Amino acid sequence: MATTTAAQRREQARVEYDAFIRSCPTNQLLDRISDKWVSLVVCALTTGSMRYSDLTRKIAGVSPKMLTQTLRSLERDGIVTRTVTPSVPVRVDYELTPLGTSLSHLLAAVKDWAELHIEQVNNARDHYDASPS
Amino acid sequence: MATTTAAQRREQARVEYDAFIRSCPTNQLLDRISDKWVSLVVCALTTGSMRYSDLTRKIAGVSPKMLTQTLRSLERDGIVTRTVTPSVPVRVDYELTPLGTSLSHLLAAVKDWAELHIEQVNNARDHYDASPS
DNA sequence: CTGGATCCTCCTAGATACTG
DNA sequence: CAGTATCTAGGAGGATCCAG
Repeated sequence: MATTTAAQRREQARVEYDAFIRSCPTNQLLDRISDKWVSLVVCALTTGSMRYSDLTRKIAGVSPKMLTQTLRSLERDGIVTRTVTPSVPVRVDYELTPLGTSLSHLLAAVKDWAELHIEQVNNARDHYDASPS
Repeated sequence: MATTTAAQRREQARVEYDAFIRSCPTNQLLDRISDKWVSLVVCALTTGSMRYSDLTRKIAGVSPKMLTQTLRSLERDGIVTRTVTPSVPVRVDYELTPLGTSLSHLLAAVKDWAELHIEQVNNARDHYDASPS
């Protein structure tokens, strides 16, 4: 016994690291905003509250399932509020919370960086792709 | 003919929207930094250049494949430089470029926001989970 | 109108094993 | 030491149907 293989040791490290990463707020946040639809939803809501169907139209191409799923997780995290008006037919409005607004500011910062540096990245990419082998 | 189904129209919208999203710098950047390993690699390199094996150890749990893949894409984007020293055995160092350093600052901003607001998110989450259905 | 539930497919992370 | 090649399993996301 006591012969821990490399694979076993690596597995162990992986498990520990997984735990570390999950407990890391930064990675939690990164996971959240990196979601394909989250940034679009938050962006769409910065201009004010919107109905479900409005979002469907504004974020063309999203499936009902993903939109609902995204909104639910954002609601759970306190980023958006969900308001149901029991009329006929039902009307549901979504709106950013203060926390959500704060997040939108962070996203704006990300956006600024992106627009400021995207050219450099594209240049680097072209150069890399053009370089011999 | 001319009977475009809802699915077809949606598919069309999806394709157009995909093109739009891909051309959006913000989403390109978001895709990049949201990669599970990118933030960790960039973070690891902020303290200075590191060898491939150093990174393997520092970012315990990453497979050679993913590390290489991550480093290649970062190199392509001009975020890191790859320096090969043809000694025996070979030695390869990775280092952040100025652009990479700039990116690390953005990541730091994300980190700050995360640490500042993670508690609110967790509270909201607990509250949401505890609320009756 | 606003979703929930189900099925199904594709993509990719990761394990494993091999090479210069 | 620093990767590359190959394979596979799991999960994310879409289509579809159904319900309050």
